[in-house]
Amino acid sequence: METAIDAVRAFNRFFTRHVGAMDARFLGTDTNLAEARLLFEIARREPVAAASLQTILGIDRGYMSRMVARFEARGWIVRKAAARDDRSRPITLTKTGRTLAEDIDQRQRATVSQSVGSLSEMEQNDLVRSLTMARLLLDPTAEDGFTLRTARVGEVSLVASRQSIL
Amino acid sequence: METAIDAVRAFNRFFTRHVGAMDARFLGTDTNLAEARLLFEIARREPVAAASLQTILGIDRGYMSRMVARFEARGWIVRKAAARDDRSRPITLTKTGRTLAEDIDQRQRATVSQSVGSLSEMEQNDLVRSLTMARLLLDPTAEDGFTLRTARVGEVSLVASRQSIL
DNA sequence: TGAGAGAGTTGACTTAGTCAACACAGGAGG
DNA sequence: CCTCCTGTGTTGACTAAGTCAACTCTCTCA
Repeated sequence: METAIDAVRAFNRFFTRHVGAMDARFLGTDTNLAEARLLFEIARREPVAAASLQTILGIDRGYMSRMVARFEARGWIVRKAAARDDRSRPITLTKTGRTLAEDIDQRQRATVSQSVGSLSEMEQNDLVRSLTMARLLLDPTAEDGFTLRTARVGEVSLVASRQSIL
Repeated sequence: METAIDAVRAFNRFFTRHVGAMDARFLGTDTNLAEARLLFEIARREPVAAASLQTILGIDRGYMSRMVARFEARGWIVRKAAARDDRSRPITLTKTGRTLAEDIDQRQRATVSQSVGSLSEMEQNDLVRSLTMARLLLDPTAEDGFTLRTARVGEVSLVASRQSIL
């Protein structure tokens, strides 16, 4: 148990630096990590209400409102009331926004692929397994096609429960 | 390769939320996550120069100077010039500071143990293995008693290279 | 129909973080 | 002994990030 706590904490420290480095990569571009993440979530869920983005990203209402306004001003998104309900105006990407989102997506892939590219295929497999397993163990709400199944003594194996993306 | 990239990115997203949640736990206390981390690094390295804390934590000089001044004002640390060199005044904890550091450390342990405690011992072992392996694979500079050794086809095993903390 | 809930907006504010100019001590070379 | 250079820390001035509460609007439902 103590060991587990230490391992988690060592990892926390490492990963905080890791994320900081990722964020720094956005310096000089016209988005930062938070905005990229928001754009990403919009892209994968559009049309989507600001409120659900708030809960997904854990962002304050006021702050979200301003970010969304900024995105709108830059022409990345539009907001259209759903028929018959004017309380919320779900967000959708414009052509420009979609292009940008794809572009950022590409650049993120490239960045990650740099840190992963130096690993052998075998190591990459282990990395995927490790990260996915850790995530599922730590996040009780995770639900993305995998389950953990106890298969062998002393080991928990990772099993794709629907069609695998692994 | 694509799979690895996706897995890393999914993990990044998950972990960003995870860290955000950790940070929020400090609400209402008299420190935040950044300060706790700084205190932690001081505690494990004292006496330590501000400059090395800067590089360790990736924090700006000016900002570090202010944080340190704050710590000093709160009576958590003192700064004493090393004999014969007045360029830098290494930081050491006061009694109060040490007590606080230990207290925070305890609370962090408790928090982590909550998320880990619901796991079986087997799962905990897997978590430790997963996180440690992921960290070593992603961080080429990690050097904390483990090395990765390719042992079996399709798998990289984790080996303690000195006396194990595992 | 009117109370309430939920979505979003806005102003006022606090905290975090950045940047550049500066001061100051010590080391190295003339 | 001077002077230049380097590294360490400090400070002021700023920008960006994030928080909070008050308010508006629209719809729902008793």
